[in-house]
Amino acid sequence: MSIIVEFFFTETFPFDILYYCCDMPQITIKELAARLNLSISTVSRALSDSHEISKATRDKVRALAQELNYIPNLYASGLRSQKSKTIAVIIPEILNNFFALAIDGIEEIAQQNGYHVLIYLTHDDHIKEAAMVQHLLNGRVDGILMSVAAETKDTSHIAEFANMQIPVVFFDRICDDFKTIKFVTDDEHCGFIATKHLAERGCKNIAYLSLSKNLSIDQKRMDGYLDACKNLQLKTNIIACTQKDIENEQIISNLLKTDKSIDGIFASVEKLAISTYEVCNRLHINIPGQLKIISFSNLRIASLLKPSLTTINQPAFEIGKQAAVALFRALKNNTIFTQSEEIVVPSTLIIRDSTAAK
Amino acid sequence: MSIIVEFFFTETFPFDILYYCCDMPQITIKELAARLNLSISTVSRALSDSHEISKATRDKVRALAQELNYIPNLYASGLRSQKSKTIAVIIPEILNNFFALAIDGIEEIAQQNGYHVLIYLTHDDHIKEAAMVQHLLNGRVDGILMSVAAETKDTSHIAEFANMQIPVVFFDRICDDFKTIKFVTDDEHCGFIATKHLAERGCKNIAYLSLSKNLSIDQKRMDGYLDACKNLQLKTNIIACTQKDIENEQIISNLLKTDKSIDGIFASVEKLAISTYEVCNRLHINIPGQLKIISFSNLRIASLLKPSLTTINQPAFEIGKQAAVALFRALKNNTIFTQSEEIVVPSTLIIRDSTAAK
DNA sequence: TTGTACGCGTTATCAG
DNA sequence: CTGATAACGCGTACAA
Repeated sequence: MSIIVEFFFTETFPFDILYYCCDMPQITIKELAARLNLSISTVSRALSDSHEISKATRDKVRALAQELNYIPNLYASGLRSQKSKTIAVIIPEILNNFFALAIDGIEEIAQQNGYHVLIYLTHDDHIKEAAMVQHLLNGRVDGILMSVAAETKDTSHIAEFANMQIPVVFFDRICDDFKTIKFVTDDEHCGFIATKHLAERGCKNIAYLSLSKNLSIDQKRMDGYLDACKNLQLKTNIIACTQKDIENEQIISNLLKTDKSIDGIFASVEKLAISTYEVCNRLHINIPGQLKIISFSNLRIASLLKPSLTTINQPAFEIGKQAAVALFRALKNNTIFTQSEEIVVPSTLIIRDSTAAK
Repeated sequence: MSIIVEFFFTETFPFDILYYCCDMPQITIKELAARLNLSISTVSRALSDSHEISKATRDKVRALAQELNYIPNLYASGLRSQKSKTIAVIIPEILNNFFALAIDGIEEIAQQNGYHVLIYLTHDDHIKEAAMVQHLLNGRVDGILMSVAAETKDTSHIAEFANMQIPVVFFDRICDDFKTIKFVTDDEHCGFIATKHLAERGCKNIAYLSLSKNLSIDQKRMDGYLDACKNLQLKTNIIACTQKDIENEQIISNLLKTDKSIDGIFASVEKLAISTYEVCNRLHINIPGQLKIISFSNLRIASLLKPSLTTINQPAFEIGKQAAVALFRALKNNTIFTQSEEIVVPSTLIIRDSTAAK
């Protein structure tokens, strides 16, 4: 179906290709210098706003650059200055409102700073993550924003960034071993609040759906859950889920079929709440009548679900934005972070029908 | 709150910073050559699998490269070979399941090909889009995947890519003027089907919620709608919406309050369906009793809404993937696309409760 | 099969 | 204030 014209291997060149072939020469600093009868270095300095250039030549150069649509070659300047005007964002997945929102925030700040954004999706695979990190160790990027993969336990690959003087900022799924600035929400506190909320609405047997024991956020949310259960003298029930929706539905289905006394579900991440909804639909379990559900989530349409879902709403856009701001501050000062520091941006409990009292 | 250690401005250097300062030298081809008593070019050739190198030295070089964790400097090779191993994805927004899915597909293919992915979000702003495109005209990327902004009417900025010999693939929101390969779904046909479905479920007065007249997909979906209305002898009612949710809710609210005879809504994009749900909740309009709704959408949880939403489900992941595959084929062959070609990946109608017959 | 030498477009260090 | 010149790391025509 698709038509690809192969320049080098076809015999006949269509007419319009000939047009494209005589493409305009890239406008370089050299070209500008030639046209203005100036030296290359003068032009370079004029464009980089050097103080040691007369206003007259400066304006002349900039005018021509503008006119000819000069764009500096990032590879040349990157090679020379060891700066790439590019940052990398490494995240587990993009089909997740939290990360989509975070990227939105990050991209906005990057644009303001004239930076480019590279995206890498680990799909929670430690091997992939390590490989991606490897490829960024060579001056490819000036800085990194990262949310570690659920699988990642050994974080030695990340430590290399410090050696390479590349600043790293973690957000959401952080890595305790690596000393840097980290942006998170108040996971433990919210874990506590969520559990307490379920209890207040009458739940006696609350199950916590966990995504991965390696995950910083999961651990903290779980700690909050455990703490609340202890306080309220409720029994605890931690269910280990996986990365696969189908498996999770099986796990949740088994759980609810086996233990009929479970009257509350605390989903550590959005997709587990959704799987729970699916299972309840299938098993004809009434929410919130028989089972109440609460979840960490950034679902825009939580209020439109049947029933509307009570959520702990994370400030994802804000976290992305702030993490990016911190990174650019470091880049501007030519520094890396050498101290662990957690910035906590609080989440909000939004009570809806999935936890309504009977 | 945040602690940034500034290398150049602080008086005291913590001990661990000193450690970081004496950072290891970047491992370059030169370094490998020195250690192996070989010339730089030999090493270069060995690493690029040249035929004119003995297996012995080839293996020796690769072994050391592996051991020292050599990673080629992309800026140097990019400068030299005018190839960047990087593609750009330009899309209107990321808070949209269609684009998130598409990126997922694109990233997968890019990874398989050893390419990096730059993300640019236009937020449907023509000025921003043109600026981004400008910055990509200088060999920054080897190829481009693009979904044009709703605002974009004048597409001259895009034409420059052809001059620069950079292959471009459009997906979803395409640009008719520019000759290249384009991946879309069967928008017009689905527009027809969706309208017909509403009519079959008893709707007599169907309003079409349009996002932008400039948008290729919107035009086609609308054409399908108009065609179906004509066929079925229904009156037409096209409502121009905007990029802002709040404004859209106002528009829809006014519409439903003013014209009580409207019994069907065809939302051209997901977010307009969601706004309609919000408005119906507020105005206590029963779906599907008083109003039936259908929408183009990639919402994973359409089935969990109250009521579940009838959708035209686009193969977003597949479109992203195929578009990327086509781009890499062009890159591999060192070609650009010079013919317009539309590849249609069909969507699926999924009937749910929001269009149930009374 | 291997080595030498040059250049990609910039920036930075010298002189003038 | 401006100009020549050397690097940055790599690829490749040419020579050996």
